[in-house]
Amino acid sequence: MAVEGTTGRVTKRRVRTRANLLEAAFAVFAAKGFGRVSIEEVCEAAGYSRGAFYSNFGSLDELFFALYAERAGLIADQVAGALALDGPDLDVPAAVDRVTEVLLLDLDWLLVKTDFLVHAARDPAVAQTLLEHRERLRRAVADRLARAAGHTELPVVLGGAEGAAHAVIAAYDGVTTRLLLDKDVEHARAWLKQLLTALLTDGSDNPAARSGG
Amino acid sequence: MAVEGTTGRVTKRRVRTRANLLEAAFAVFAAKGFGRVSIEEVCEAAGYSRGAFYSNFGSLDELFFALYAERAGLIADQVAGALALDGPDLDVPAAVDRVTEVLLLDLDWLLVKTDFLVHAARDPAVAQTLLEHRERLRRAVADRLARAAGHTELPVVLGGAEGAAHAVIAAYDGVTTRLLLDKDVEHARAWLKQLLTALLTDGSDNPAARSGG
DNA sequence: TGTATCCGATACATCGATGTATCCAAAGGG
DNA sequence: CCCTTTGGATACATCGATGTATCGGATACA
Repeated sequence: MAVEGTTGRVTKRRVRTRANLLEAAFAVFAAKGFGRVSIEEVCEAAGYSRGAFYSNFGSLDELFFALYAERAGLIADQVAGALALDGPDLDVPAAVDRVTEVLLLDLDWLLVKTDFLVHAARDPAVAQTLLEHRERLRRAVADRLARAAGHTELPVVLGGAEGAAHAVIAAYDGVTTRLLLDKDVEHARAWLKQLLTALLTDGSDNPAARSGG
Repeated sequence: MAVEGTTGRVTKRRVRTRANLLEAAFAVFAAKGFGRVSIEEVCEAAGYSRGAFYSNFGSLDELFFALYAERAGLIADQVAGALALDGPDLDVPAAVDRVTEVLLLDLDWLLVKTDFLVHAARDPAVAQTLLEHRERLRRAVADRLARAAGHTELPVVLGGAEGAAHAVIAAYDGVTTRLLLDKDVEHARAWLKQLLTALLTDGSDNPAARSGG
């Protein structure tokens, strides 16, 4: 049982096992989808028996949740880093480029993340967690856009930096959906940059337009 | 066996059964998610035995595919209708409103559609079908936008009516993702309209901006 | 209305996944 | 270096889902 009673000991072996299981699970989930993966498969991929699994997790859902939390945290840090990277120069287009690279880096992650979305869509508690994670991301973007106010003005329709940040997330989600189908990461990045440019500029200082397909 | 050999007879009963199975499956899929539904459950919900199922479908995947094709076709028709509705007056904002109502009508459909996306993301053949359906939708939007050229000018960044139509789809997908988590259809509609307005206008003739959360 | 055909129900055999109980090995503390 | 505690392996019992083979009632058509 993966109970959290009184923390008897930390045990180096345990954390290794847990990490291995999570890593293997990521690969298996990405390849086959959460709904089509058995506990057995995860264990086999990780090189453990089911005993190890039940010693670390109570269910496949629990593992999935832990996996999501871990990876989502990493991404959030990377995005925050990419946004904080330029101190006082406040170059929005450059920030857009960097964030785009981070967000559309790993197709496997997008697959797992979408599985998790589907999962969350039917479990309010999970949905809450996912919404909170998204809100952290959005906060970072909104703050960054607010810092840039004056240098680049945002379209009024969106309602300031807060609304614009929502739009950035929506664009990300929209491009992700498409990317899951055509698997063309480079194109998706270009397209996301283009979309964000269209959303975040007032239509005055446009860079060159591309084909957009 | 659900074989399509030589069409022996049509049999009224058969089509009813098939339709009932599809309808029940829709409800069950929406409620529990494709990955967590058994053939048995679908049959029970429809009031049939598993014999009826295997007589009409070869697998749950096959049924799921048929279900998606059917419903997606309906939606596509509705969207095309909403776009064609105004003949020569070419009022883009009004068209945006109508299409938004249609696209964000039924939360259950969005749930099933997202399940299907996840499914397609791991099966190139299915992905192809989904991409084709999306392309039909996009075509309708692009044509409509092209018709409106001159009345409302599009931002150059997006690359004409074609690019703008891509953006419309992306916005729809982005808003859908959020909607799956917060389940607030009314808010999603307002937000999608706002997004589309921001995308499709050049920032000149903005209507009033809203809070955007 | 008779009859050939079709459709769906039932029963059965099988398989895979789950969870648990028990046992052996490996850490870590003294 | 022993010995207690912890972690993971093995074996087992069970359950649910799948697919198929077969049977009886319904349906279409003459």
